[in-house]
Amino acid sequence: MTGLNIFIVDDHTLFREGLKFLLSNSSFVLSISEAKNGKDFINNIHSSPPDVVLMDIEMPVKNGIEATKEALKIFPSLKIIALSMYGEENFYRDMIDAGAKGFLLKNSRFDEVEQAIMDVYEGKNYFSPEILNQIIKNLNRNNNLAKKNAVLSKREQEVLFHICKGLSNQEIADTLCISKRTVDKHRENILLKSQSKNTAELVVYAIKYQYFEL
Amino acid sequence: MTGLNIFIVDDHTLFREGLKFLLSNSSFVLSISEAKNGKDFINNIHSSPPDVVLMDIEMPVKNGIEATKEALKIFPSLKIIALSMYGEENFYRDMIDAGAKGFLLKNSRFDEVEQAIMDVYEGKNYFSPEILNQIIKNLNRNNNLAKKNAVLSKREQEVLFHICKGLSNQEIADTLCISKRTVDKHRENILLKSQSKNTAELVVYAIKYQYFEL
DNA sequence: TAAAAAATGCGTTTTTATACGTATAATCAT
DNA sequence: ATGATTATACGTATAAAAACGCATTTTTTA
Repeated sequence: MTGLNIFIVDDHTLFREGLKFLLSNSSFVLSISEAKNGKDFINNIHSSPPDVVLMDIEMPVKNGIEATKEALKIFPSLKIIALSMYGEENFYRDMIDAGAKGFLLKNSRFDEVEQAIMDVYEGKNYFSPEILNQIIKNLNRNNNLAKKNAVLSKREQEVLFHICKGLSNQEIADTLCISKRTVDKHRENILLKSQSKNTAELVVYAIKYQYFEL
Repeated sequence: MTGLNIFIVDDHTLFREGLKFLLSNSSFVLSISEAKNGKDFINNIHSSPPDVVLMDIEMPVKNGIEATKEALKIFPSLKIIALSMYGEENFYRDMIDAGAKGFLLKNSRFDEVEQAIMDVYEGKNYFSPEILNQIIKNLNRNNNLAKKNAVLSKREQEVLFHICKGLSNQEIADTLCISKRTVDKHRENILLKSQSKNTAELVVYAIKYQYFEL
């Protein structure tokens, strides 16, 4: 845990300078490289990959999300921490998808940055409390919707479930031991109630309101 | 932040006793109530709701998830922290959906429990690191799948998106200014690639692999 | 630059879904 | 106990999707 090579990617020179100064006083930092956007960054890591990258999200030329994806194509085990402005919390999803191992807000305290670097270097994740709250909040959201739209009868829910499983009306009829025409009718009624105009919209509805889980 | 009324819901007497003893020495705890299952708990909160509840998940008669839902119907602002055994991490989703504000593992250190109680009492969330890792991992998982299945071309993704929006092939053709037959073909190819046998399965696939968001 | 992949288009046939209608038995709630 | 909802079932017709096959142009990539 000593002598880490850190890479800062951010389009604001002053921010880079400040962070560089702070990091240069950290015991575990050996060297600090910089780039002013994603493209610059990609062009500069081919020779030797850094241990941990601090990556801004919004940048000209190539943003943090794209840069993260590309960098990980070259070095799949690269440790990248997203560094975002207040208000960019909702990019956490994109950054996680892109492969970032951590997510910090720019108004974090410096010891958080140090903690994040150490955690991520050790293979752990680090997400600042604000981001975690955001994540928890988003996990919650779906559930609230579900209750408001619980207008389908048990049988309709059952039919809807089988529709989502990819069964045709005939197959559903066989499964439930009822006539295909009955299933036809159920399906028609479900379409009505869910205000969907076809199977596609219906399945989206079913998943959104948790009649079916992925 | 002094004089909190804590409620412990757990079917293991010894566990309750131990936790009760530890909490009784905490400066911010005023009183501690207990229940051995969810039903007992519900019956005992009507008179006066506790400030913070520590709720086991697996219990006889009525489990923690059901108990949490019911309790929050009565007292919507009740602060409930899930307390789970190692291996029950994946209930976090159900507990969050039920309305829990925090999630602790039973092998946490006691200061974590204290921290969780304080955070949750103040309206924040508290999730133990193990749970957070689990959450992050699950957020990530979809994406890993997505990459392995990223076999759809740009145009196919576009068509798939419009299918999920509920458009018919003719409507999609009009939207994209191409022939309906072309859309037919795209749809056919997408079905093949996604190994779906009809629209329903296709839409499930699209959402699962994030070609379409709810 | 040559080969591969993707996007475009059309024809035909079968299956499935959608949209109307009607009607009866069972179950549920006031 | 009665009225409302739900589950059941059938008829008919049109629209859409799915399953084949084939072919040309454009774009991407090796």
